[in-house]
This record gives sequence, C-alpha cells and structure tokens, in this order.
Amino acid sequence: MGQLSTTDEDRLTTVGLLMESAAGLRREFQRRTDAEPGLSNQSFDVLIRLARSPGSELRMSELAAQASLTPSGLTRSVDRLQEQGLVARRVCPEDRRGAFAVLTPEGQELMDRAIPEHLAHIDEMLSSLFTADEEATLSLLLRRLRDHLFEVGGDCALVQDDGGPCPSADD
Amino acid sequence: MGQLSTTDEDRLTTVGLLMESAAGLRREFQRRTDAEPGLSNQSFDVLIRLARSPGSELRMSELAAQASLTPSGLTRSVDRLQEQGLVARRVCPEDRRGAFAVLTPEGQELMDRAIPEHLAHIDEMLSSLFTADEEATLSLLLRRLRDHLFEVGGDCALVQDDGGPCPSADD
DNA sequence: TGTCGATCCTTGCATGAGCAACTATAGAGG
DNA sequence: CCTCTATAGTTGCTCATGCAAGGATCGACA
Repeated sequence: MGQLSTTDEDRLTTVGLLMESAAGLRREFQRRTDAEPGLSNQSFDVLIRLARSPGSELRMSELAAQASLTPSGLTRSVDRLQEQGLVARRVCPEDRRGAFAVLTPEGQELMDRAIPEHLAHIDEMLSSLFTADEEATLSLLLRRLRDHLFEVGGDCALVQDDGGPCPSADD
Repeated sequence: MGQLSTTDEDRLTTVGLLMESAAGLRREFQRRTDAEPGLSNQSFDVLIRLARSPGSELRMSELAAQASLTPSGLTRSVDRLQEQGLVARRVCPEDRRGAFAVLTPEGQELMDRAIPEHLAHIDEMLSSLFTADEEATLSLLLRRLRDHLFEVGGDCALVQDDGGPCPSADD
C-alpha cells in the first residue's frame, strides 16, 4: 500500500473526507430525532422535501429520487408517515398509475415547527466554520460534483438530500 | 416555506449538495461491487482501511469508528469477511478483552487487485471535474467540516469512510 | 377497438444495521 | 486480595432498505 502516488493519496483523502462529512452530518442531524420521537432522519428528509414543494406534494417517483430511495423504499417510508398521519396519498388524475404524496395539515404543522430548529442547528454548525466566501466555494464545487455524478448515473436527476431545497431553487 | 432568508436557503443547499454528492459517490462505487461479487461497499470500506493500516490490522473498535459503524455492526461485518476468508481475528495480547481484525493473505491479494481499480474509478470521476487547486480547496474545506463534526460529536475521532486513508496519512 | 411494451407503484423476501442486554477482562480503591 | 466500575466485543431482536416479481394503467400501433 505504499506505492500510491501523491495524487492518488489526495484523491482518496478528498473522497474520504466527503463521505466522513456526510456521515458526521447525518449523525449530528440524528440528535434532532431525539426532539421529535418517532421521526427518523429519512422520514424527516421526505417531509422536508414535501414541505418545500409547491402544494406540499410530489409524485412518488420524484420524491424517491430526491430522497435517494428506491421506489420500494419510498413506498414503505410513505406508508409509515401515513400511519403517523403526517402524509396522505392522492391519486394522480392525469395518470392513474401514479400517486402524489401530500403533507397533511398535521404534517405541515410539524414541519413549521421543526424546520426552523433544523435551520438553527445547521447555522450553529456551519456559521462558525466558514466565511460566506468559503461557503459559496464549497457549494459551487459540490454542485459540480453532484451534477456530474447524477448526469453520469443517468436516471436520477434532481436527487437531493436532507435539507436540500426544491429543484427550482437549487438548480 | 417562503419565509426563509437567503442565508438559510444557501445553507440548506450546501448541506443538501453534500449529502447528494455522498449518495452519488456511494452509488457510483457500487458499480465496483459488480466486479467483485459478494463484496458490498461497506465490506470494501472495511477491507481498504485494514489494507491501509500498519500490519494490515486494526482494533475492532477503531475499525468501527473508521467505517462509521457501531460495534455490533462491525462485528457482523467482520464475521462476514471472516467467512469469506478475507479477514481473521487476532486476540490482543495486552488487553484480552480486545481483538484485532487482520487481513488474510487472500484479503491482501484481493485488495492489491481491487484498490488500483478503485483509484482509477475515482480518477475517472474527479480528474475531469476539478483542477488541482480546486481539489485542494475542496479537500481543505471538507477537512475543516469533518474535524469540526467529529470533535463536537465526541467519541468518534478518526472516523473515516470509503477510500479514506489511514489517520496518520490523513490528519 | 384490441394488443403489446413501457411505466408507476406496491409486495415478498433476504440482508444489513442499530439498540439494548450480556460476557469477559482490565484497572482502581479499599 | 477482593470488589466495583468501566471498557471491548458479541448476541437477540427489530426495523428499514434493496432487489425481483407482480398488478394496474398508459400510449402506440395495427
């Protein structure tokens, strides 16, 4: 393992740092879970994406892509949220194969309460770390990487994750 | 959801991009799995960390932290790798509660073959995207974020992820 | 209109991960 | 030396996820 070039080492390091940062953020966000029992990170991600979509609703397939879940994974996730009364399904009138996931009033209310806390949490983590310029640079570089990965990957356009804004605001 | 400030939006976007990038990389790395059947991303991550450690061995707890797994998760992971003959357990002589995970010769051989492919894969993804300067900047910013997250988090020092080098080379 | 392939979502099944409880060992303090 | 607490790792259990298969609907084409 000593025969790697410096460039190789650096690339491994960069990739490693990115994965670690994502894991660290997930772990950090999980602390929010304690404040909202019964709401996993993944569920919160689904809810925040609905909340940030026009009409607080999205097609199942779109929501799956945004939440980085397979269709089946999203089906169960929405099942759970439906049981909790936070989300409802609505048949798509123009294409009766499809379905929308819609935030219920309870879901809306929950998100109105939870999102500001989430934002405060993020601010608390980032504001002391980066200047506005650095944050912009990081965002720019990451966007390039993300776009490249999902362009190569093919069928997963618009995929976003926890805390990501809706496509129109993001891209 | 329209009442968020620009700063809030930007922060959400940055965090979202980071999570999406990590998900995209995971998805991309999974294609390697096709080349090495029976070896999941998580297993590969464990193996690469062992391969990059002196003596190709690590304490279970350290390996768990590096692989972003709980102790129990790592136990099963090492169980699987042991069944595949890629890793062995070695009792720690100075502390008989503890155990080392060690790469077997078969495991070494596998990694000697797989790591160059992994590196080529990464190069292929990143080299066309970033200049050397940009890559360095990204690495710098991410390192700051990672260090902050794991310092706040407390008990998870040295945590790294797929492709990350060993601590001594990384920090 | 009827058929055929494609698409959207859901379900059966197997797997991997976390939490909590447990065992064995280490180390501190009387 | 004995006890008591802390730590390393493993195990039982539960749950979330992906894959592959299935059902319903759409759209195209004869």
